[in-house]
Amino acid sequence: MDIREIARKAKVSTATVSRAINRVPTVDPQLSKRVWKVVDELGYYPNTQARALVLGRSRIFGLIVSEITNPFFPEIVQTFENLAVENNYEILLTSTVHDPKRMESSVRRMIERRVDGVAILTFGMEESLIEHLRFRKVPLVFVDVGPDVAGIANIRINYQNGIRQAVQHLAALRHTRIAFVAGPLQLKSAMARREAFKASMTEIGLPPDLIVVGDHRMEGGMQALLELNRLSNRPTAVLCSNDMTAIGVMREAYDQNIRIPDDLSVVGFDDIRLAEFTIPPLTTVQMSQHELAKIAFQALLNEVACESPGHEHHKYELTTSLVLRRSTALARAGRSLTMPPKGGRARGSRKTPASALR
Amino acid sequence: MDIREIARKAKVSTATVSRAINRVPTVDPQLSKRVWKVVDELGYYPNTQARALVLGRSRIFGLIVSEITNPFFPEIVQTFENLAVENNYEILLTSTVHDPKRMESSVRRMIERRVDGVAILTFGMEESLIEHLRFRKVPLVFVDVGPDVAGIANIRINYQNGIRQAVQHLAALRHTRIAFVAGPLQLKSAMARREAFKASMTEIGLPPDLIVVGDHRMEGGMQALLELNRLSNRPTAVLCSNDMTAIGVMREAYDQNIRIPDDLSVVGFDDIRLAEFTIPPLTTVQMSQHELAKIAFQALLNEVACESPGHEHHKYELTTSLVLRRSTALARAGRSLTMPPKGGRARGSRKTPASALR
DNA sequence: ATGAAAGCGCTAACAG
DNA sequence: CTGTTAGCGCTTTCAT
Repeated sequence: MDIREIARKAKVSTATVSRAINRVPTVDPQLSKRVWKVVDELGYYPNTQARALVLGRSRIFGLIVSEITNPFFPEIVQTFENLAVENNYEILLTSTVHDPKRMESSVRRMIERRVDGVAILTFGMEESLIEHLRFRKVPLVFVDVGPDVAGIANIRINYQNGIRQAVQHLAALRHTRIAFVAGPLQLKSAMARREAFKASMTEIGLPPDLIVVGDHRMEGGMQALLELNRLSNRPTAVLCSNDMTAIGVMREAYDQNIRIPDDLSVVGFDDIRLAEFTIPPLTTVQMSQHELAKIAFQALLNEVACESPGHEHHKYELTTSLVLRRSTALARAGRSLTMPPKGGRARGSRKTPASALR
Repeated sequence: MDIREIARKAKVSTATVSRAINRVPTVDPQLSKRVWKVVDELGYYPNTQARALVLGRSRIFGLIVSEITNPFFPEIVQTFENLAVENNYEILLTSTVHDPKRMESSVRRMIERRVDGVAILTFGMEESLIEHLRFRKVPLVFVDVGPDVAGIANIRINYQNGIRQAVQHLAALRHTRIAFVAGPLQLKSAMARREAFKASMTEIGLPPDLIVVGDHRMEGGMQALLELNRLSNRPTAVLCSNDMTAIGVMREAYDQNIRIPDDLSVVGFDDIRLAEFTIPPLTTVQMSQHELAKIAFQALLNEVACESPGHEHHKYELTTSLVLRRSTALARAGRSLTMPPKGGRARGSRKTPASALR
């Protein structure tokens, strides 16, 4: 079933069918109605491939994320998809799993499908691949880590803001030994977070020396706490490069009977939905997934609309800020991290969490 | 840049370029090399749209899930995507968020893009939409809930197996007041789980009367425990229709100082990755996301390969089974759910979890 | 306002 | 083994 069949049954030309379907205003209402009637009766759906071929625009956006299984991303994908359907776009999703081969094949596939633009939320990617895209003038939107050239929109993230708040919150709670569990350092975003931590600590005269590196996954968080506990000078608070890491830290703490927040304060980063449901609920730095997705999509839309005339303000920014929940508390003076409580206490009598300070 | 340009520069016909690119064996190695050289030099990527148009096959599969933000699905999407790239397929993802409008638009878009098949993992969908797909002879794969007709593959899930194990595990731990937090009952999968629970309880002579309905999300789990606690005859164990619900239940328990598993045993369903990292780690019924995705993809591949000759065994099955972790324990004789422990105890001295029985 | 026809980039007969 | 050519289904001039 194709446009010709519709034309035949409606006794008009294919051009008219095309016009009617695309709601070209000049077409006679009579004819238009006739066409639509046949279309509905036969259940005709135009072939997007053919349309894309002639139009030269596919109405497909590529979306590259680093790991769809990291709860940070599904929210983004959902928002992105919502916007896509609203705007009659399709989205081609790739979860690279940090695999360079995967990134490469993903870029190739997107070029082959002639996407109208791609949003790269992978926080780190080969220059050469980007070159491929740029070479074909595919509009690009980066988070954090795009080259600073025309035709590429960059969404800068203000990590410093949220991380400073987190550090100062901890310091206000009288923590002085504050550790940081970093993410994989080849990720620019992880690097940026670590630097923000260092700066924030230095700023208030605390040595940023308790840094251990994780992998932005729960396993890495568990491992990290293990390492931290081997230190002679154990931290009383730990700030994590993302929420998954924090969940791992809390899980390991549970295994070791380290109570949170009583014995150890922990702060995450990202504010994934789950953060509200961890035990205890996680104090974390919010980086709105919804906002991020919205900005990324809008940026893409702008890029494709602009079509390269006077380049608009291809700069976007997202800020971060601390959200207080119940995983932080006042540092206990002179208390060693893993020493069991003198007289055991039921959970019911746990110390007031810092959130009571709000 | 198109195939003609390559042909010109390689001094061959477009047909030869096409053959070389598609590795037709009959083409002269000399020419082939010449073609590939030009292709690589110019960075030529064939236009998939045009190819799809003439081939009549898009090499795109649709994947419809109910909520990408439910951690059950990202794993499936990842596996599905892995298989897709391996087999040179693209995937068009839709997360319906249980919105009928969304399902409809998603089906429309998939038809317009001429997908080669679609996997519906949404556990419940309008008949009429399915009819649209069937009408166009789009190969379909369902989980749970497909009509039993030719051209539609069904993946049946054996809920009974895992749920029976869960119920019997709880019963063996001397629980007699076992509650069930169901999912949204318009979902066939949620319905099936509830029925399996009822059957399993009845089987061992326990009344399946403590049933409350949630929404398969964490909020619903919290709400459910609240309801359960209003009952005069409170449960000592609760089986949840999915893991997110269980996480909600545990979170509410935390708020109410109900200790898990000491005061309340909880069992989930799905075995999402997170289940290993909850506090305490969640005993749950496993329904392998990886297997499910593999089966679904393979089924799709079969359907499109078959092309409707002697219909193969378009039946697939996935079984479920209990995995023991630390969220269940022996029922305490005659203990009321929320009564605080007589002499408070530190977490360190908590009761041996059921997992020690393994 | 409508129709005839060219062409988007590719593949596959068919002919040589 | 290679080239010529006719479409795949659609949009869009260009006439009418």
